[in-house]
Amino acid sequence: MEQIKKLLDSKQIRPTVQRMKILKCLSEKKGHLTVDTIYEIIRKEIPTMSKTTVYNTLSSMAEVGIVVPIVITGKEARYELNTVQHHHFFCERCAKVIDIEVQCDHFCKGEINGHKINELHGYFKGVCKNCLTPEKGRKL
Amino acid sequence: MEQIKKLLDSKQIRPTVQRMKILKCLSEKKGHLTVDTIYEIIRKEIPTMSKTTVYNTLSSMAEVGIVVPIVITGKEARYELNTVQHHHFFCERCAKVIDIEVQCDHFCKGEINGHKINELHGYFKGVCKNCLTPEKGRKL
DNA sequence: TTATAATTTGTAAGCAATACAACATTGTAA
DNA sequence: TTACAATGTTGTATTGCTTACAAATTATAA
Ligand SMILES: [Mn+2]
Ligand SMILES: [Mn+2]
Ligand SMILES: [Zn+2]
Ligand SMILES: [Zn+2]
Repeated sequence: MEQIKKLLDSKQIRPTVQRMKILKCLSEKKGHLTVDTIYEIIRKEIPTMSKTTVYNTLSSMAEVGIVVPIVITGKEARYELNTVQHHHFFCERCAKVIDIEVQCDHFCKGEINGHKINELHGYFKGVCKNCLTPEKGRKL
Repeated sequence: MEQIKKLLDSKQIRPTVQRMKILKCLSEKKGHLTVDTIYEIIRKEIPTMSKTTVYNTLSSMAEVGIVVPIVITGKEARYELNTVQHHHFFCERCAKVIDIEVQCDHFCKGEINGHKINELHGYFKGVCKNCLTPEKGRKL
């Protein structure tokens, strides 16, 4: 919580209640949250919370690199705190997003075929371990 | 053109005029086309063409693996013919999508951390070679 | 040809995301 | 403290991509 405030200070973003809550969500729930999920969680504590604020906050946070948007399905964006580079696994059955630690050579380069790289995104689609197990799976 | 018909036959999809045109678009323009782009191109020849048909066709083609949807921006999907595995580079300045040949170890595996892999997607975001060159760039 | 199935079309509806202006809060300077 | 500007939040309207659905058209089979 104090961490979050420091994070915002470092980027010269005023730590408002709404912004803090949004980041707290991402840090506690360990990311990959949709805007609506964040909105619904916070609304329980702050009934006046506006979804627009969630959108605005995440946009500005993404611009300064505090959070990163994850676009996989094309339906809705997800967000997570910007930590170390990693890939994602999207389960086509339960729609869960799972972190995949993977060292990709192209990370460091910063350039490929003459094109300047700012971001790198990698993700797999398939069926997650949990959904593969007959006893435990069949969540959907 | 005859190639395309064979492709559809192999998947037992009837090669209608609309379906052929859509695939011809993707093969001639070398992919990465939005639904709307395809729709506008074909509409010049077939004024009655429906955008719904473009959506329906691309969806069913994607299901059988003839085309693959490319989701990068979260705004609109793009499509390309399913060829060899490759990554993409998205230029944040001119919005162009460029093929990147890259051999990723995780292709073949078919599995990672116990999760079954069906698809792999990788893309870079940044500024393309063309937009980097001052004389030639500044397209936007 | 006639019946039946598959495909296409046009419109309505869904829904994430953005635009925008009113309202509220905070910071700054008298 | 008060006044005022700057910043942040909220609610609603609007946009734009995508899907749902039923009518119309076309292809296939009898
Ligand atoms: Mn992650
Ligand atoms: Mn490509
Ligand atoms: Zn799963
Ligand atoms: Zn470019």
